Amino acid sequence: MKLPQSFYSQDTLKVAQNLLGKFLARKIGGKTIVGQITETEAYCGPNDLASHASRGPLRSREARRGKTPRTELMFGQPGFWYIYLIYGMYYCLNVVTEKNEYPAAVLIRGVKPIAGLKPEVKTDGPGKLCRAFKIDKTLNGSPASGPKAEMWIEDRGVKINPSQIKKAPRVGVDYAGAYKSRPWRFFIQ
DNA sequence: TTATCGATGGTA
DNA sequence: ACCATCGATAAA
Repeated sequence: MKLPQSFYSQDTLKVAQNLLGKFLARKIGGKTIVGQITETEAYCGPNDLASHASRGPLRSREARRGKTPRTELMFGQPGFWYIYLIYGMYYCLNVVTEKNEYPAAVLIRGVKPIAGLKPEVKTDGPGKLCRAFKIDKTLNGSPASGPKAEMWIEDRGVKINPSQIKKAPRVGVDYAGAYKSRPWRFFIQ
């Protein structure tokens, strides 16, 4: 079943772990691409210095909160896709979590190819996964649940034992001070 | 095997 | 100037 919006309105660390083993599905051009989620990262609220929603002193009060044109989706309703361009050439896929006005999201870093992909296509990194699923900013802000979602996440009944979930610091956030070593990256196998 | 580095463009 | 990345290349 397609995960409902209520799934995403929980604590971000919980959502990030509960997404492991679920299935990312994208309908495009009459076919559906599917991958099983193997790796996620949690970005938790306005105080998380690794998050786009936390930025240094900026001019406007809104910007000081981290709310900018790019990041405002993170401050919105849970269960919507937040997609941004990184390093000028790759996209990263996140799903917004928790409450409206509370900036938090889960970055989907890797999936295992299940359907609609050639076997040689790599999906084991946030940029590679977006390339394989043809994800770009046209999906930014679109819903991850509901009947009109073009991309969503399904529960197919796979249970992940909590002891199988590995934790590690998040990738590429050395600038994040005390938050750089938080074990908010989750993966299986 | 690990380490380093360039590509590339939006963001602030 | 800085990056929530990747792939090529070099060193070991």
